[in-house]
Amino acid sequence: MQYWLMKSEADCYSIDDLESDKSTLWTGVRNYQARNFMLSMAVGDRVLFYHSSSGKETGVVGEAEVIGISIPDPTQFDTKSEYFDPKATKLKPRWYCVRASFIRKFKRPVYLSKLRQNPSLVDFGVLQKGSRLSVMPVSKAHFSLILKLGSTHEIS
DNA sequence: GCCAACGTTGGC
DNA sequence: GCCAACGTTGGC
Repeated sequence: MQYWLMKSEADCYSIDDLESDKSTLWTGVRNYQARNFMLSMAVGDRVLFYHSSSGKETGVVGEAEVIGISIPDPTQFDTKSEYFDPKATKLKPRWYCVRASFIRKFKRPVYLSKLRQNPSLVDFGVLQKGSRLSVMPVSKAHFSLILKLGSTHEIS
């Protein structure tokens, strides 16, 4: 089993949206490296759900699970979508998406500031300078630690 | 809204 | 294949 982190802007698609939807196609990834990571996902892989660019809520907010491997991202063919890609064709799709299902929303989000405070997370991908990847692998140790941080009631 | 740190595009 | 210009991400 592999572990991942996937980012979404809370205004765009939040952990609450995923909870009410139960599962979602993770569309809109338009970065080759992120796409390649999605292509290597398998059913059962675990995902940290990260809210980016959302002010005080920036951080890991919950956990999801991959329940469907990559398929061509339908939004690349949709001329009305903001993710439409004129260079993509049905025969040669450029972008792919997995299906992820809701597992849990953290009692308390693990904010960026909190992540940075933890010495064990110095090499955590999200904390690397200039990291803009919206999909990235996470080590099992980091994944477990963040789940633990997310299930405490401690005030940070 | 600013801006650093990227990634992508396209002319050559 | 180089690289300048441009676009995007995302923390602040």
